Amino acid sequence: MSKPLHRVRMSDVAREAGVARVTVSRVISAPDSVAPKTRAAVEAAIARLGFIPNLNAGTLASRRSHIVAALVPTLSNAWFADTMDGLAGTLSAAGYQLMLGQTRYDPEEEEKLVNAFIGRRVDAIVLTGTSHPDGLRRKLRQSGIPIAECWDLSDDPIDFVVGFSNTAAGETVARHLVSRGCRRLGFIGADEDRTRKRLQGFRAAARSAGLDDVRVQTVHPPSGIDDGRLALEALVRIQPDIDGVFCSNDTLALGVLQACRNNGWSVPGRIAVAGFSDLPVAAASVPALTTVRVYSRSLGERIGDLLVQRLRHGQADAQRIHDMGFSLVVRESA
Amino acid sequence: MSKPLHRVRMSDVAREAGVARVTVSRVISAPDSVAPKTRAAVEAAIARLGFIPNLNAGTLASRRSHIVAALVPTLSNAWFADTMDGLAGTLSAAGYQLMLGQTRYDPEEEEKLVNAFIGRRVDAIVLTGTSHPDGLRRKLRQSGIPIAECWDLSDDPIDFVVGFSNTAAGETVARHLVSRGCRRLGFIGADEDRTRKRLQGFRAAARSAGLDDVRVQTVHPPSGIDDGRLALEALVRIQPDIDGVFCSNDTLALGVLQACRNNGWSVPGRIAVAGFSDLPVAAASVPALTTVRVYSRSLGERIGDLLVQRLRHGQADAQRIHDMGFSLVVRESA
DNA sequence: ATGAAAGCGCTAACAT
DNA sequence: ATGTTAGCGCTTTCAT
Repeated sequence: MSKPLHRVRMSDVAREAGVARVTVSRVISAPDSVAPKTRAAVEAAIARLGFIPNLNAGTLASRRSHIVAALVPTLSNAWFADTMDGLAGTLSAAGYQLMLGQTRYDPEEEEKLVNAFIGRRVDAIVLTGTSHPDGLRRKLRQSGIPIAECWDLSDDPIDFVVGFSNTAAGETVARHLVSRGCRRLGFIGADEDRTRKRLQGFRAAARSAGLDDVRVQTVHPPSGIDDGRLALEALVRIQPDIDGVFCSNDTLALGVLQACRNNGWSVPGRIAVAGFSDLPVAAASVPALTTVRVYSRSLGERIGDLLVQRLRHGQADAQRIHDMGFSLVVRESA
Repeated sequence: MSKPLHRVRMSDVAREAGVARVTVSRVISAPDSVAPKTRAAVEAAIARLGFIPNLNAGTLASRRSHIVAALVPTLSNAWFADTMDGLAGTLSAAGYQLMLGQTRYDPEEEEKLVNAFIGRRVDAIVLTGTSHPDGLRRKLRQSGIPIAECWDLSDDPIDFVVGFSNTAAGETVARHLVSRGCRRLGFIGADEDRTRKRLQGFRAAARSAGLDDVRVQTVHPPSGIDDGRLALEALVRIQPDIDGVFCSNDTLALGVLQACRNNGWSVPGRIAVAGFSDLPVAAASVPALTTVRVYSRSLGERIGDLLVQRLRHGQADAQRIHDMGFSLVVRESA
């Protein structure tokens, strides 16, 4: 206990226990391969000296870091945070650490982070979305490590994808609003890949139902309640008789509800409002929010399971596309 | 470009550029110390080969990992996620990576994670809260690396603390409720350190205002809207004439508002409700929620700044206690 | 079941 | 401004 913690090396433990360094190494990473008596002696020495193995040295020698890196646009959106929470839980249970990077919706930042992560020789990388610059896709493929993409689907994932169809979700919402009698639809969302796909589906379904084209109001990510409120006001200025709005996330939708309240508009009487992601508050808002439920936490857990399986058994699983689906949760607002 | 990315080593670049390995190393970590011509040649070689330096080897040799580890109870609470978001932003701008661990409010998990992080030789560790087992405190002090604690204050931080007084926040809320005419107070929160401190302050201020003791309803973390709703119902069963409730977080408070709505109780007429942390939804709820604003993101940013400063310049800053304060945001609900 | 030798890929310290 | 030498602390591989 005399040396500072991180100056105790494996050789110190070996000397203390009267064995060779490898034996200490084995006690730590494959205890069953060591005789019980030897093991006990080594474990005692480890405890006595307070030895904490230097995992960087281990990583260097073994080429396995036991780190999984994940890239999200931002943590301050509950939906990604939930996915990361699920992922971290699964990984940690399997002895892996999560390293996190925030891209702030910026592809350059994404590329920088990927380099940093490859530099650390992370064992796998988790990406948000399925649209990435070609160069990045190539680099990731070449890296040879498992790459998970999430929160969307793709015909041609870099490696494998766990998500749901944003386009189909948009269609579902449009059909629902139409079935509720809406004729003049609006859309509020950021100019960002997954949002664009939701809009694309929304717009397509609206068209095929014979409606006029959807009015779109773009906001800047990360989009919050205030953005939603302001966006609705802007939308109403352009198209005063709008009667249904799809918001690309629940937070925006809460802002829209607030704006409607301010205007004295009844929801869904005067205007129907739908959100996306089914945050817990969606059920508690007034009126309760109709929204698309996606399984944020399960997404993370599933990715974790798939990664751990692959990292442990090395098999390149056949299935590359994992569609976790979504569901429309119809409440009061639409 | 023929070898897989991570099998290009620094010596390959050195050979390609016709220099020694150190020179390549310098081009990467101290470009100004290399002649422009040499630098250009090396940079070209790096690009040509797609070299991505192995940071584990670097860490091993230099004993600096450029990783900061942070421990939070969970990411699926917006307040901690915001702190992490702020921290990650500041760190990343300074060339540091954030490694994240979730304790799920479990001290054993916390200890395990600290070991894992020390094993990686992270450059600093950020902890949530200021109550940690003695053994852990000692181990962290011994580690010699900067340790930040946050989301609370302490007279005797392990190293330094950036937060606010949970006790004072509780007092402030109690005094406010009393000034609004509440006489029979309730408290809803999890059995967890920071929450207990809020309760402690709340209870003390209620007593010194001459009120009966506070009715407490405990919930399990991570506490959500439903927990809040159920907790209010339980509280009302015990003390039907309760007229003011302080919830240890805004999410619980939203549940309480929901329960009041269900019961047909006017807020704040029949019962006043206050929350904690000032989530964006607090301003948008009906009625708008009176709550304690804490500067979650700033907390993270400040920690990042302090850490970077120390890691760069090595000075053990004099100030160990950084009180970022809080403020009572009075809206409609209380 | 245990050990000896040989790296893993980089940076520090000291030349020149 | 650039190079040489000697590790950093562990795991691998191959013996025994």
